[in-house]
Amino acid sequence: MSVIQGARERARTEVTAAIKQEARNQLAAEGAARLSLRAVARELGMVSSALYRYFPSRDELFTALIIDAYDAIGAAAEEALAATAGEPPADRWTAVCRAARDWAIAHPHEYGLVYGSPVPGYSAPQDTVVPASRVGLALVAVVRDAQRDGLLGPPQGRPLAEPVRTDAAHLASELAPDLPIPTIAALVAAWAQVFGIVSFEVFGQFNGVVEARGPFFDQAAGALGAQVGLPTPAETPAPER
Amino acid sequence: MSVIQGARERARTEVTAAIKQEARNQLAAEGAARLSLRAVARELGMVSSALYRYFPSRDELFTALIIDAYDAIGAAAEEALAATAGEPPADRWTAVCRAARDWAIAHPHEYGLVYGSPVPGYSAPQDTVVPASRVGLALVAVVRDAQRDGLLGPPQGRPLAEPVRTDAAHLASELAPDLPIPTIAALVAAWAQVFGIVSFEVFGQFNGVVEARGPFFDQAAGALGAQVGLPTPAETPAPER
DNA sequence: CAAGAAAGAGAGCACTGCTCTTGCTTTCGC
DNA sequence: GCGAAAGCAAGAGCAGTGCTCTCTTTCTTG
Repeated sequence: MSVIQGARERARTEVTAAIKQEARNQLAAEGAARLSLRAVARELGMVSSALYRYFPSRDELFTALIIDAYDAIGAAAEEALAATAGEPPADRWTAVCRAARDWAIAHPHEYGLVYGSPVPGYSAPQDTVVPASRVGLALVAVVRDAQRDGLLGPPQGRPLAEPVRTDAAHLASELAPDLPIPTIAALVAAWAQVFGIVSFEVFGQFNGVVEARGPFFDQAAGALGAQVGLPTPAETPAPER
Repeated sequence: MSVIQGARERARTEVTAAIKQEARNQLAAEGAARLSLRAVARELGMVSSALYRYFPSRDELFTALIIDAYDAIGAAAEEALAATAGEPPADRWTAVCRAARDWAIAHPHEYGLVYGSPVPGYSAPQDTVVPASRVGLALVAVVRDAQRDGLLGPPQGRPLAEPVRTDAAHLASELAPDLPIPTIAALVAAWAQVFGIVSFEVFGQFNGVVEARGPFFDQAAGALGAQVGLPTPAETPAPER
């Protein structure tokens, strides 16, 4: 990837970015279903057919937006991870969860693009799997750091059923050989559960049910951290608060 | 609602049902985004404008499908609730969760309609709130029955933050005055978390991560039940009396 | 039985995603 | 430096969409 590039190539990346940005605007304003290539082109002062030089189809544009959204929410989580280095693991866990949730609240339609029902025919190609895992990996990092510092307890819950253990062992060997298998299983469950709460909040399922959504989320995220084995602040040997 | 009705009215309900059924077929085949009123009409041998006698707009058709989907998944949950009456609460909890999850796996696009990103502009009108709550109420019923039978323990987790307690108290007075406030809060969280796992499974987030999805789900659902305060089978006291 | 309501048919509008052809501009091999 | 090749934008056009309007047919009801 050369930093310097010809005028043509530079223009291309700029136009590509402009298209995506305008698409994001329309996404936020109208929702994914009403996002129109022609409207994007119109807003950019170009003709609709010209847009196909940059994205071969509407679904490809969506895919690009999906990857960007995964990267954005993943970056938010990683930022919280880095910003809390050295703090008690339970606090870090909550901070990472909270960062993902705050991003989702701020970008509901983009969030829906990635964690809602898959919109295009059935895309989600291979390009999305790495960005899609960033939030999960940030959560893993919190737990690994806790383990490294001797602050990780056993996860709550009953002993693992055999097939679950097999899956978790497979995962462990791939991304965290230093963590106990039951911890990995609990981590995956907690990962999905965090997004369950975020999705309910973003998609309106909590309307009329939960009003204090921030505190509710923090409470639930904290409980999930405890479930994974992170010591609650009270039992953390470190000072603080 | 009169049971007997004129031929015209009967035809109307039949055509309405046929339209929804064909729409569901297309939904399953092509996804919500590609569902076309004209294609539905074509398949039914009618002209597209005639369809507007039954649904004033595409979004209204969607709303009808959404309500039906909420009712279907709610009915599945309630059926599991009734079928397990008398069994240990933890088993009932898992059964209800599992029923909702199995329905979702069997009807992924309909599930996406209700628990994915809201598709139409921003509908989800008042008509949907009662059907939408059926699964949640089935979970509440499991816990209430456990409480009635003296089988409900305290929920796991830290003491409730004040705003969370306020919300939970409000909810309790509405739908389960006999349950402790912390239990209600844990219940709401567990409710959202169950759907987090279901959504991840249905929407493909577990691809390449979790393979044994049934056992994984049962394990996670069981853990959530324990979190709410349902005794795990081991600690269930023999049916007293 | 006749007046009224309800239902279907068809044409048409504005819009969509996408393709193809036509010119123009930038890049690159010689 | 120049001609060929590639990249780019524009315009017309196609098939399809949601939705409206008008007109005709069918059923319900006083």
